[in-house]
Amino acid sequence: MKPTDSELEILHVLWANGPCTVRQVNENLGQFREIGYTTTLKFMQLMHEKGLLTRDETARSHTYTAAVSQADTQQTLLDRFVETAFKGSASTLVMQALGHHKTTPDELAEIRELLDKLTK
Amino acid sequence: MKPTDSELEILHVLWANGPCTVRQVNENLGQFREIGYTTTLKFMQLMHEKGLLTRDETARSHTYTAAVSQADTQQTLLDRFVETAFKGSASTLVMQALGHHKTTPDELAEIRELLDKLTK
DNA sequence: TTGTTTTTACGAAAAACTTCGTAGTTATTT
DNA sequence: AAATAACTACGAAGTTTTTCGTAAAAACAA
Repeated sequence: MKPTDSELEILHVLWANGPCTVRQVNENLGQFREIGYTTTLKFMQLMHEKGLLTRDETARSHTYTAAVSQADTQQTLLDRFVETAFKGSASTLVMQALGHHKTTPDELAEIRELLDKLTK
Repeated sequence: MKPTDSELEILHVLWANGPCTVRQVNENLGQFREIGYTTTLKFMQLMHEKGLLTRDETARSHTYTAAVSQADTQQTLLDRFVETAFKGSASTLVMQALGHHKTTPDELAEIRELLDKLTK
């Protein structure tokens, strides 16, 4: 249950747009980089085998749906990332993320709220 | 400048312990998992070629040193990770990290301080 | 109905990453 | 001095991930 970078790209399309055909996903990805139709197809077939996607085969063009939630997947990836890149120190990661990425005042407020909840 | 997982393991050893021989690194890694001496050697040679490590060859056992700083490397990895896993939303990542990882009150305080600085 | 397009399935090549064996050299031990 | 151990260099095999070409089937158009 640890999608590769390419699989993640596809999951993002499905999370954002809901169920899609291979063509729809491929056209979406095509906006950002070169990628052949059969390449996308193959990925989605593999992801289906792995259980990352479900598919509806009633129509000739199959429709695929993400079988894993965005939050769960991101959590899994994050856990792994904190381990490998930050040796388990989530707070160091948070500090670096806040320090070097543009975050809107709204987002900062939201984070502070969570912080309050955690502190009490 | 984007170390793989294995390369990162080695960098962590060098960041924590300073310059090391292959044997020292190998023994360190060996505490956590099976890994052959020549495997570690090969990695460190490759990393040296890539410019990730420097080495001192005056002694027979060469001594290797990290050529990239921990902060810079983590920043690079983090940028990449925010992109691929969180579609660029650093605040979502921060929220998830704070929500699911144990963070000590001290660390929370430190984060709050940074938050204050960013807000004003 | 015949040819063109769309789609799936399959296989396999290409690329990136991981792992280790072997050979040769230098040091150490007996 | 001879055997043993430690170390580097090299090559290559094993894995995982990415990429696509080709063939066959289904839908569509002329």
